[in-house]
Amino acid sequence: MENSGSQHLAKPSRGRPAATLAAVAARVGVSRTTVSNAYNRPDQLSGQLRDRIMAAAEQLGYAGPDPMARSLRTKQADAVGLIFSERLGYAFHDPGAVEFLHGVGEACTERGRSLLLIPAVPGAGQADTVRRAAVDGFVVSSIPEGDPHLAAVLSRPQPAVVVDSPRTVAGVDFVGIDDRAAFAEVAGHVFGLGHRRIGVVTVRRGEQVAAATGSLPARLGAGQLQHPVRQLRLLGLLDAAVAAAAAPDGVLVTERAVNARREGALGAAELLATEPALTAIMCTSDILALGVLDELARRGPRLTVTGFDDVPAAAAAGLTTVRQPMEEKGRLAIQLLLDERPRSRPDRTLLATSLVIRASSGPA
Amino acid sequence: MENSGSQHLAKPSRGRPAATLAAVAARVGVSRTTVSNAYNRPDQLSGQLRDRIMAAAEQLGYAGPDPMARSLRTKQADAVGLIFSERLGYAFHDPGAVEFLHGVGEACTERGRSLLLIPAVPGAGQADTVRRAAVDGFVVSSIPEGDPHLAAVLSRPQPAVVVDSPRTVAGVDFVGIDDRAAFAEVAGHVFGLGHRRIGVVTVRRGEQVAAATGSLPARLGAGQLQHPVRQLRLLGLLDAAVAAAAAPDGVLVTERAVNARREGALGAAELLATEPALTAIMCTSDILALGVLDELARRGPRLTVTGFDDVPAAAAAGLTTVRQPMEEKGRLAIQLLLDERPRSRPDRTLLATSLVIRASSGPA
DNA sequence: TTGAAAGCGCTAACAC
DNA sequence: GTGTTAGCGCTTTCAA
Repeated sequence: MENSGSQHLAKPSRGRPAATLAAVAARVGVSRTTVSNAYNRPDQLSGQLRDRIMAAAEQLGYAGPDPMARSLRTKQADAVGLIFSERLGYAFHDPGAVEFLHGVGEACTERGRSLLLIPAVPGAGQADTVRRAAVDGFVVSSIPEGDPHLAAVLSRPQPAVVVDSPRTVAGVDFVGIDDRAAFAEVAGHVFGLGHRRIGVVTVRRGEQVAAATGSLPARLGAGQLQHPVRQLRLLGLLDAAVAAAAAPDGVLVTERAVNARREGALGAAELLATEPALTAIMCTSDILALGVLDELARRGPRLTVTGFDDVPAAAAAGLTTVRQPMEEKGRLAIQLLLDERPRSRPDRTLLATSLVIRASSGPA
Repeated sequence: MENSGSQHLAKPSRGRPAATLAAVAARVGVSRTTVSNAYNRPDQLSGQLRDRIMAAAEQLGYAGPDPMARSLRTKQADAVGLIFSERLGYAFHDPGAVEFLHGVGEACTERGRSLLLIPAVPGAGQADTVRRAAVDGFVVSSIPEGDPHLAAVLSRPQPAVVVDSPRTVAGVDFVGIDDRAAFAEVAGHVFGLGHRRIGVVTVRRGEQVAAATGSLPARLGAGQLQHPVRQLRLLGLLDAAVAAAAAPDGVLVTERAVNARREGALGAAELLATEPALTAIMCTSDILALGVLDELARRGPRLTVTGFDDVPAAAAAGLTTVRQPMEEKGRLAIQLLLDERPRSRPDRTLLATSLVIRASSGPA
């Protein structure tokens, strides 16, 4: 392990021990301090001396102060850790997540920080990756309540910001949306159009349980603790049903294990198999909704379909949905994490959402 | 700077100096080695002692060995650096890049490494981020020839892998495709359909020059050194023209500064303004091609359009394109970087591409 | 401007 | 199974 990579002949510098700051100092005939200053406080030495030092560094193949040693000394890693509940690669396939990453990435770039993507694989439970991350702080995004990775983050002395989920973590900043109100808003729209036999496709990730289908009241109970976001949206739906004086039993909910287009199609099939008289299908993400549209296009009937997020593809598909500022969420998370300002208690920000009505929703 | 973040009351542990391994050892009454072993070689102590140590750690709020100190000692960062030519956020908006990241991410996850995204902002020239990155190796993807970030990577003792561009870096592994042959293949298809008045929309990023339009021979000269990929594709086009006994002067090339859908539309407009008799437009990316289709749909004429990459949206749009295994590229880059195996010289892999013919191309 | 001294927190040999 | 010793490479007072 120790000389991992030593068989790479790729790097010429492999083999010869990497030059150190001390070596450069010796070569130039100055102290280590001076060389350190040449890199970190160029104004502390004469330009001429600096040039000599840099020349020597170049000759010796010295690439500048070792980042690890430097970090150990300064207690600064110049990087931010971002923790996802899913495998690293998954994050890149979810358009909503991509938007969020975009915001995080830009905000980091602006502050000269790098972004460390930390794979938080559900099964393995290796909070090790968190323990070993050399970062100045963590952004924890959309992980289930009680996830061990969060515990690992909290045990570390660096600050953290939670996004979307879990909803409440003592003493930690939070950024999210009002999921309950937002979903109630689309649902109100759907009820307002006269729909009463409504299907819902939602996601319940990270659990090995099979997909489950049932009435809204029945499904509201399940997964309550682990998935506050899903729960809140279903509650919003319930709110809207109550407001519309509609029977919650008329709402059929199916849960999918993965947020994927294909799963949306399967969900639609499942719902229609259970209750062929549905006139509307609401989804907790645009991706699912697009899948529902796929399935409906295949079958023929033209039901009302709604999504959530307003990803770019939603506009193209004419999907009625809820827009949430994913990119802004990312920016804000980094801002909260890195920009210090005096304050006495953790920040809790709910960003505004808005209902976007398009062609996919219409009268019952 | 030093106590950056100390105003966060977010973390209870802030303020009280973070516990160290030594403190835990003192508490339990064992040596530091033993505590270190408890974390890194659990089989080296009795389970009972380990439990006592962990309990003490918990009490003291010790989150495990400090990653920076650990890395300094072990020379392992447990992370891989990924360098992009564009701003961090940009990477997430390019579907091809997303596929690539997906592959890189998965491969890292499998090996228990984190992924450090390193923003290589063109203008600022701050190779500093590279110098300060605590990683075990670098993947350098699609950056211009002569980019200072690459020089920074090469000066560091860690191994590196280059993807796509620059084409040749002495002593460093390379992963890419045969851009010339691949583009010659689509071009051959287009010429084969009888097209002779052909437009090309390509990208020349990172330069502050205005968009330029001109005949293929004229444009072939420009940006030659900095953008080998673009150059190779244009050469492939030339190859195909020669093979089809078509006059290269009939090919009109326009360059855009950004790889974006809107730029494709603008490119199409520019081409048609210059040469209204075009019957086909070839693009160096699907994104550009989709923009071209947008513009064409707006105007009415139905030209042959081709893309490059075969991103998911290409299939939906019926776009004829060249499929390249972006995800595989990412996986392979990590494999080359991390999986040691004996070999005497740098690896150079060109992955296979394939022409995907869809509805967007047809007879002239 | 420059240098000397001190130590960041940890792990790897090697002894016991 | 556990401890002792010796740094990893750097930055930072503080004094010259």
